[in-house]
Amino acid sequence: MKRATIKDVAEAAGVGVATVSRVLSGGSASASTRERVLAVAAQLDYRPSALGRNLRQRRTGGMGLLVPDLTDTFYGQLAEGVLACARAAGEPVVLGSTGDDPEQEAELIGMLLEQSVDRLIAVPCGGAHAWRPALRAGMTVVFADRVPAADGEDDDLPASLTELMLLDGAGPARSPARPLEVPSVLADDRAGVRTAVRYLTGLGHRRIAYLGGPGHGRRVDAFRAALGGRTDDELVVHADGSRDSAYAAASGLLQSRPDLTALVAGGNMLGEAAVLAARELDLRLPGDLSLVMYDDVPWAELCHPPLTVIAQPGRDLGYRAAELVLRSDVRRPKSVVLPTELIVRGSCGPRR
Amino acid sequence: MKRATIKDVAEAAGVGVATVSRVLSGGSASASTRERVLAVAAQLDYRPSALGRNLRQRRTGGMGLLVPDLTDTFYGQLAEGVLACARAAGEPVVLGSTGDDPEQEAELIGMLLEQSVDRLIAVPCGGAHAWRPALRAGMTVVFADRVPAADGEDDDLPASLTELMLLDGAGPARSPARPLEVPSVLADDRAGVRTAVRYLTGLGHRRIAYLGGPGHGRRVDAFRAALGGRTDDELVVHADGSRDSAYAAASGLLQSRPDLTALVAGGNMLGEAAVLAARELDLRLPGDLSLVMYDDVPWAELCHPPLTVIAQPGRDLGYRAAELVLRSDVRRPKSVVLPTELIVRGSCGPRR
DNA sequence: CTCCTGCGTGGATACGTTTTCATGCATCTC
DNA sequence: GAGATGCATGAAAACGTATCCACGCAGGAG
Repeated sequence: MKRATIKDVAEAAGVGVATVSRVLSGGSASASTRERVLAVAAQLDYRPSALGRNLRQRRTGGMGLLVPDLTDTFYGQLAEGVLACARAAGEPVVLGSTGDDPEQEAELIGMLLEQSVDRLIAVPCGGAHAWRPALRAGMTVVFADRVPAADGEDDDLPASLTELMLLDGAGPARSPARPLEVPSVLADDRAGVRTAVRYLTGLGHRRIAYLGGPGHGRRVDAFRAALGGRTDDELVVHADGSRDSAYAAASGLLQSRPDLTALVAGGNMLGEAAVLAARELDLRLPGDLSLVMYDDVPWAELCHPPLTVIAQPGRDLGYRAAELVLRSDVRRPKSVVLPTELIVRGSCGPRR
Repeated sequence: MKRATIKDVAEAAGVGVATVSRVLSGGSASASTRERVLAVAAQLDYRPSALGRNLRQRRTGGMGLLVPDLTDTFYGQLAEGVLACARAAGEPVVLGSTGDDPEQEAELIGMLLEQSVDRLIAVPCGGAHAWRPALRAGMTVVFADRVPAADGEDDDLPASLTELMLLDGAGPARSPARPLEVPSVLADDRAGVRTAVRYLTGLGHRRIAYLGGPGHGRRVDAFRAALGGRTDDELVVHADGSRDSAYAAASGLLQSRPDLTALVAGGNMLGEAAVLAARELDLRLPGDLSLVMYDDVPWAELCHPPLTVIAQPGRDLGYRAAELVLRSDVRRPKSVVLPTELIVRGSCGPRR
């Protein structure tokens, strides 16, 4: 059973293909013609092939979505937000999971380019230069949750993403006085971390550590700032995005620094690792260690003790990013920052 | 900056487009020509456009993936499995989230058809007839985790999916003696719930309830069978896939049947709802109520008490489904059943 | 030497759509 | 009534690729 093509409809309705196309895309046509074409199309169960359209317009509809790990509930929420918006717009979304590995990220970007996907929502893990091919190809990219790190390490590539967009931007006469903003949808990390740290210092804690993951540059900066610069470097430690690495980092930190009394985990997988490691070392929450975790995942309440968290609106982040990438106005990319909220439960107590 | 086309490569290499196509798709070509074409292609940074190829072959590469809810960790794992396999094959996957709503499912199927996606992995929620359009269009469908319910309710539509495939199958001379098998990748529900129920009855429990979700027909059957038919109907209750509904169902069950001493939750969201509801009603685990939950999600260990679970290999389910849909042999669709494992932790105790 | 076979190659075509352009007809203006 | 204006319409081109087919050339068999 072959699908009906626009040609079939045109013949059956006794009109030209152009007319059918116009009727279906909302162009001008006489009432009688429109009616007839629509009737025939419905009767033949005609659905325009996205393939033909895409080839003609030299672009795939819909959008790409790159997340680090769907096993992480937060990214699940973010993805659901993106999907909700895409569904409302009737657009497909092609998904990739990077595993927080820049190499896989680059590979997936290449695959999306091959598919002529020209809109992309990404939680980046690679540095700014990884995004060069995408931007050069004219892809509309919106970053969610994070922004690529500026990497000027190896050569004379443009270091920051802003420079990069200036370089590749479409407008030939770009005013350098008003540099392009990188379109992104982020949670307010500065406020979130500051609130958490103030809450902990308010409880009397002085030795507070940050357990971070890939792309946590902004959060670490906020953490240091909130601590007023009185931070040991050993008090901020990084994992690479996998569960194992998170556990190793958490366990290592707690063992090497028995003097610390509070910990903020920069993600729910890191928080999970932290309570596991603490339990393994016989550290009680909140008696021996106070914990604030990023992300208000459902199980935070079920944990023992219930976890005090910094809630990020994961779903909203995704939804807004999708909105942005769809209504993308290349002229003035817009960034949005969404608020976070400290939800106090039972995992923090006064310094013992 | 325009992308190089196959024509550019052909001209630059001084050959015809057909030759370029052959070289790149592994056809026959002389060594010298192949080398030259490859060199030119690399130098021009040529990437074949999936658009052109897809239109020509009248199909989109890659596969669709339909899951109920990415916020549910189990489906996150399943999706990661699919993505892993797809990535290995270099194929894109377009994702949809149905919210366990047959209407949305139908809409998403329509969208995939429009995109000419001809391979689909789905956790179905609608009945068998919902899959008719997809199969008629020649889509290769592999069901994961569940199989559509046979719905012969309204009219003379084929009731079971097997009949349906017989009807639409490609082979005109199909032997009715050997009916088609519906390709699917499932966990061994029968063994899983039998093991759980035996474990609970072994602890002395007699009043055991099942808290189910959409598509849990097979699990409920297994539950009833394991109980030897001595089941009240009120002891199996269904939610609709949302968190709220899961909580309502759990709370309602626990309140209306104070006599029950054990509960098996058919999914991690249902389990989450169950411990929440139990806590709300001041029922202690495992003192007042024993709980076995489907899905060994990471937080099961962090819960208080740590949850005894039926572990399903979510990631493997997804990976195998993707393998199946890629190597699809329409002649003999194959189904695979993966084992489950009962992981005993602290949420079950002897009948008080 | 001739015929046949086989292989490497390039021209041409088709895939299904959108869009441009020219045409024809009807209406409006002076 | 003649020219100008507008609108509905269809033919045709283009998008980038894979594949069919025909062609030419080399080498082997007779």
